[in-house]
Amino acid sequence: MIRKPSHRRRPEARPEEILEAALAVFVEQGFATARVEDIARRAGLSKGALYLYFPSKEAMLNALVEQSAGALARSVEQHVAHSAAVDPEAALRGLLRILITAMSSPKISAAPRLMLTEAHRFPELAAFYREHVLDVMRRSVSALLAAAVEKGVFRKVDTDAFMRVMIGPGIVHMVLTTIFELKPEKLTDPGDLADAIADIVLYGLIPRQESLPS
Amino acid sequence: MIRKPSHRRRPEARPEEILEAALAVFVEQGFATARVEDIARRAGLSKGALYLYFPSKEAMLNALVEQSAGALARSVEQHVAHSAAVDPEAALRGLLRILITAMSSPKISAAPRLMLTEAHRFPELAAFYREHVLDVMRRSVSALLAAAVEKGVFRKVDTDAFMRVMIGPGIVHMVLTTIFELKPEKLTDPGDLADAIADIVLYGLIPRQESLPS
Amino acid sequence: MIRKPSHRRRPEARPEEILEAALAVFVEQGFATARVEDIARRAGLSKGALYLYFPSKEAMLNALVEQSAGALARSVEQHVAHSAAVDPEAALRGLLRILITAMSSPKISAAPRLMLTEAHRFPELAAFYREHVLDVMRRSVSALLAAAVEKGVFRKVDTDAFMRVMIGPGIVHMVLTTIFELKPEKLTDPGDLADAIADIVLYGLIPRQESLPS
Amino acid sequence: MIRKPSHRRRPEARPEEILEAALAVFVEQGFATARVEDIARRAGLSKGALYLYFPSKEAMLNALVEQSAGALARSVEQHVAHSAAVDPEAALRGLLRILITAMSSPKISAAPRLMLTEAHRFPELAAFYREHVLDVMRRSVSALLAAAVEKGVFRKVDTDAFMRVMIGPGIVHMVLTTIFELKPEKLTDPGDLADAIADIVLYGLIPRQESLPS
DNA sequence: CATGAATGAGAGTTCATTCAT
DNA sequence: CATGAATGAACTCTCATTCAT
Repeated sequence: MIRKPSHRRRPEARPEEILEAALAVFVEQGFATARVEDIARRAGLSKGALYLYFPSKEAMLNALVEQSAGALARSVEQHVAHSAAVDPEAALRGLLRILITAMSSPKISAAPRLMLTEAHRFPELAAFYREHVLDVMRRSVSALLAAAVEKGVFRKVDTDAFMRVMIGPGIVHMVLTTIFELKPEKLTDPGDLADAIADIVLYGLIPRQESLPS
Repeated sequence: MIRKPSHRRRPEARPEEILEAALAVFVEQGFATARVEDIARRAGLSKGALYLYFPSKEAMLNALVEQSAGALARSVEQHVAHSAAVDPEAALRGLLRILITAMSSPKISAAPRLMLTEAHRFPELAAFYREHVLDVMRRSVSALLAAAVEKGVFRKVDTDAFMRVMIGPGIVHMVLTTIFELKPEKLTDPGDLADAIADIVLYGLIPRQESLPS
Repeated sequence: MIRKPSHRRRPEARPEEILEAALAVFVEQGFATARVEDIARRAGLSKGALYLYFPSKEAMLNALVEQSAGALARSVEQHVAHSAAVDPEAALRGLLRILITAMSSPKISAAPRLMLTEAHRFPELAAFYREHVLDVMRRSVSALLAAAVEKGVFRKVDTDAFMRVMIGPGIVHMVLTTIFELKPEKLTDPGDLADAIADIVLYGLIPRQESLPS
Repeated sequence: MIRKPSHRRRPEARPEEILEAALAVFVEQGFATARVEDIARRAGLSKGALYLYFPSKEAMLNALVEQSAGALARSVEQHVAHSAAVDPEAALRGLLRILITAMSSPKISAAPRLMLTEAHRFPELAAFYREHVLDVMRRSVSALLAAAVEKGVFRKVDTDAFMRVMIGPGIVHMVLTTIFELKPEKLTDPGDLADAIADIVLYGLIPRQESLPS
């Protein structure tokens, strides 16, 4: 019946701050294990204050994903749209650079990582992510391939296989470096690593009988 | 939803039954969300009985990973050991088939999936997995590459990039199909998909000028 | 469900408005369940503003009861004082009319209803109510009976039994109609119902061997 | 992660014990204010153990009312069924004795008291109570009146008024004694009080001209 | 005077773990 | 070995109350 609170000022952009804190805590501990109080503390607020902005812990997760989803996908989409028709090879290199670089940044990869671990338990959220991120990605990658094939610059390969080859290295890179802390030996620069991957994908492992002119 | 298996098969193999049940429940619900009672029910035992075999929920997770980890890695290791020196190209194709096929099977991919979602919260377990699975895998993949390069069959590419290209498609395939239910359009057979991926990796996207296999 | 009365009538009569709102909310939800915010909204004020007028939620309850208590009791008191000596039978009829009518009005019966549900948890408030309402009522009813007996108009019956017979029907009427929504079948007019009750109380159920003159 | 419980035996009739405790606590504190832990302590159990028997606090309230409701109503029903046709006057006296006596017993009146305070917030529970208690009561009282009128022993009075006169004194008696601790002055024995009330109701306040029982 | 963001003490509920049987 | 009733710590969410503005 007796309370002795001590109050604080009130910045404007509280929701963003909270989501930022929530993302960090969710990624670190997993949604189920994360305590609302941890998020609050990290956001510099009291537990109860969070509920002025979000009706539940799950709502934070939803808002979080809805907010951060798409940023990466959109950048991929734009990149492909701008470069695929011009120079497919450069487009592919650029795409791999974008992906590997993003996956190398703990901050940017946080949301995808979260989806990786939580999607299964939140089917609606997974559906949202699939629609706004994966499908966008898939379309862009397909478009890149189609454009390149059209121009005769790439061989006509299977789209699903192609997507797995394009997306896979980034995911694995993230898993290895972020979760298992298995860093690359030489190519610690994401750009270099992306280039090395692009080199494999573009030219294959089998040596070419280079232009034997004479 | 309710199981009452009053039949008790193999009373000696209890631990395995329990771990099997635990794996299923953990993968389905995540470690934090999974209830010990669910595992017990699924194993046809009472809650308390589990504690006769494992001292804690976390111990089940450990036992689980320690048990299932390595099976896939060992099979990869053997495959590479047997075939890399003989025919690197076939070895690579086989490796991709093994991985994609494994990732296509919910049962086999269960343990890796579990690590994907839980590794971050259990550093010791992650270390174990890294040592017994990832490192084994990495060594095998490196060995394959080295052998092939040695023979002049593959170009000399960066090992880390190569590993990401080899492992990545399988992981992505698992994520897309299991978590997001995004199935491939045409190549629904894991073997075919693996071949299509191998084709890209081996020969690259850039068409070769010479008469070469598709 | 949402009120935004930016019009501020009678800024001086705030306390009354608040108490009115509080009474409504308390009666509807019960004291414990009622939220201060609901009262504020209903009073067209912010939550914090209430605390400019009342130091606590409980203080509102106290003020409320102290304010509304006695109105009914005083009217009963006056009625009896004016009519008991003149015409006890009419006085009793009038008393029942007052009570049944009051209990039929949700607004007037609100305070008594509130006491009915909350008295037990607020002993001091209950004491206040007993003193200012119940005792007044009891004295009036006793006085009516005494006057009537004195005049030889009523039989000399037990005071406590008499009070229970006089007050009881009103309470039951309120409980049945307000809480359980069990309305009377025929006598839906409070006055008529009061008369029917008075008829029973005055003349009893056993038929009289009517005026056997000659 | 660490627990050090200390366990107990397990009597058979736990649910009943819990409901008994819950009734006591609910009546004392009101449903909203009552703490589950208080119920648990009173039942000699831990908080969590209650949830082995009831899925929620509200479920306890429901079970409680469904269990205790009807006992009194059924006894009233039986009494009337057995005696109304034989001797309506005695039946009415008996009915009042049953009601006043029940209302005088804190244990028996607990459930009705609870409904009095909580019915408004739990409409479904109120409906259940109305159907299983109030309607039964109403039918019995009506039947008594009808039988007596039929035999020419009672005057034909309004049913609703009659019910309010019959039930009212008991309720008021309970409210006055239990909640406000206003005890009767002389007739402290419930039976005597009931008789005095019956006397008023049967013979009325207006003296009879003939030689009649006091 | 008034606002409403903020606090923080709980309350209901869950569940890993234990132990009497 | 097995059971499942019981424990109690921990968690999410609520809300009376306060105070900077």
